[in-house]
Amino acid sequence: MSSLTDVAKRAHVSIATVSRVINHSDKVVEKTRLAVQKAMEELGYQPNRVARRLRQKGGRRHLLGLILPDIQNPFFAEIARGVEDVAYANQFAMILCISDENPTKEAFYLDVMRAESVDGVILPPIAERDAAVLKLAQSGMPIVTVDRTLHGASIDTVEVDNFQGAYEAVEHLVKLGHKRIGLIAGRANLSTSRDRQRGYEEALIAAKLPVRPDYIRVGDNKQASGRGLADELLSLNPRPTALFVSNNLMAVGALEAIHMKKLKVPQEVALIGFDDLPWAEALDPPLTVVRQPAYEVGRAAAEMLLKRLGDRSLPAAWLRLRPRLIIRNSC
Amino acid sequence: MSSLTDVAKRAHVSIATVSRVINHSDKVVEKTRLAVQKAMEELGYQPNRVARRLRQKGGRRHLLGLILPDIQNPFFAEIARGVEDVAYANQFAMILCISDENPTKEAFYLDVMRAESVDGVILPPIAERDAAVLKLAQSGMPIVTVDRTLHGASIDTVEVDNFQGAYEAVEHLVKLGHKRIGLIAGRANLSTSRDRQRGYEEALIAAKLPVRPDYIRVGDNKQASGRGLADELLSLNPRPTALFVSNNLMAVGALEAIHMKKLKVPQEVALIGFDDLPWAEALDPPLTVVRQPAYEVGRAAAEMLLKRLGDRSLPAAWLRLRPRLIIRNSC
DNA sequence: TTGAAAGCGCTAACAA
DNA sequence: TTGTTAGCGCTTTCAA
Repeated sequence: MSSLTDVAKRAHVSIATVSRVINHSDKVVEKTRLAVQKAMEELGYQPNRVARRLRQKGGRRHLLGLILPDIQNPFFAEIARGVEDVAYANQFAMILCISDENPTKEAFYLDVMRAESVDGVILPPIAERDAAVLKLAQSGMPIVTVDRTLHGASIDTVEVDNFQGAYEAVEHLVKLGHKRIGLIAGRANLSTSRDRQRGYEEALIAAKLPVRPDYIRVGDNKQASGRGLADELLSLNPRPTALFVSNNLMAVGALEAIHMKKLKVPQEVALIGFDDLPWAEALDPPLTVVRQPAYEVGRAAAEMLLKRLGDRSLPAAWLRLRPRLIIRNSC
Repeated sequence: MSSLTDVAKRAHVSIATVSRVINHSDKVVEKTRLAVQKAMEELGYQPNRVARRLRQKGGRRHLLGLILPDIQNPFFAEIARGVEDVAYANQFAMILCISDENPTKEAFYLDVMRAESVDGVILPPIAERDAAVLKLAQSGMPIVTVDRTLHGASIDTVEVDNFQGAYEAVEHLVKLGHKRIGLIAGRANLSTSRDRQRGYEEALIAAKLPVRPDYIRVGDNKQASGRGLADELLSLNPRPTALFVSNNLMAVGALEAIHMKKLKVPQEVALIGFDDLPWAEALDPPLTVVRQPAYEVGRAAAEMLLKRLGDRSLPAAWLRLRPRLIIRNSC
């Protein structure tokens, strides 16, 4: 494990020169550069990223943080994929942490990001007013929020038009003739949950259908809660003839509940989920969903962060991507 | 953003003393310790992990690397979850990288691990003889391989009994009366693929059934290849009455191919996949699988790594977990 | 029990 | 164009 000094000795130059070669400074004459590169190769030299980060400031440490609430949710996994592709293409390494929708864990990992002096962090905040994220942002750390938006600061954001997506889904259900449409809403305090619920309600109102509070249940975005709440909704009398479920995992849970009750989809209950799944096609029946461009969200966020690293004075950017209704057989 | 020096000044002690307090040295008298802690709190001091890592050696840097081939595969996501839980419980941060089954990418991330001086790395090697991993291990970096095993060195390993799992699956198919059983095998050069294929073949031989090469196709562990190869197998004449698929994503692909051909499961084609899926129950039909204890694999690997950091002289450990056949409705 | 000081591997300001 | 040197924030001897 050789260091700058070793390379410098072997090439008979100073460590500063070696450093210049590494950093592609143009102030090194061809001949010396070649000699240094030869020495580096012979020693199998790799710069120590830790030492580098300790010294370097702002945007050149080639390390980026990503904090995700749930890596087992395919939606977030796809975002990670998008971020990673851009990071790799730019020789950035990525620290990925899992906050588990837990404020304590999120705060811990935010501290890690700071303490690791990453160049910037990408995350869906776990609440609309997330004090820990706000604090880190105010300390000057470049942050890009994805999927969910943050109140109380102007921060780079990539989001999806959740209102529009939900509106179109429910509108589709209405066109199919459904009059009693239930909602399994997402976790409270999330911009996405709120926007999707608003889309649901506005679509009902536009169709002159009543918004019935007993047809609305609030879940926690996990599969089990989708199962439990769908079961509750379908036990109502009269029961909804269609369900709009605010997230992918809960939609799968709802499907399970429907099967348990031996109801036919879509004849007895129609179902639309938010977020696509790679195996939506193989479900029973193939699930109609509002597809979010998750990979693009990740990509765009990483690109936005890289751009900010290049120029801190840029005004906060805000990108809103369009979701798309994919009609399969569940409605 | 305060440093040791700031704390030292405020507490009227030397930086060495502050360092001792941080590291829970017992050589600090109660009174000074309290004063230092008060100063740290007032300044909101957080030690800089980068500076710390630069100075500290061996196993105390509280950073661990995880390199996964595909984060969108629920099996690997579950492993990540297991690793993360142990890491968090021990105040370790985790760098998660995605190698995409690509040797160049894997080599890049292995270099990052070294350059970031992580304490150790956990990964499923992307080939049985993975020179890049071997090299890093020989340089003294603690490594735990998970899922897939590595040839050419004695390294801590957590794996699953793939032979046994496959054997039981095919045995089950045989008991059901199937005589023509097809195999969609996993990517070549993987210990898992080989062991599962061996389990398949031995189970056939034990049942005095022929091992027909035309009933065996080798995939790449992705959904699309499962779809394509299932289609090929089911176009054979006579076609297999059952399919054993060597990984979860390919099993979903196979299911799609079966649906496309409008074949009834399990009446016309029975299906067993390797690796469970959180939504296996909601598939059409609910999928029979060999379930691997992925979370436990991750947990055990992280614990093994932590143990090794505590004592480098330990002999290489080898843990083999048992998979379990979960019978649902696809056979 | 505490402090002074060296140094981890690197970058960057300044000098030559 | 190259070299000298200070110092990033911390841990760790060694001395007091």
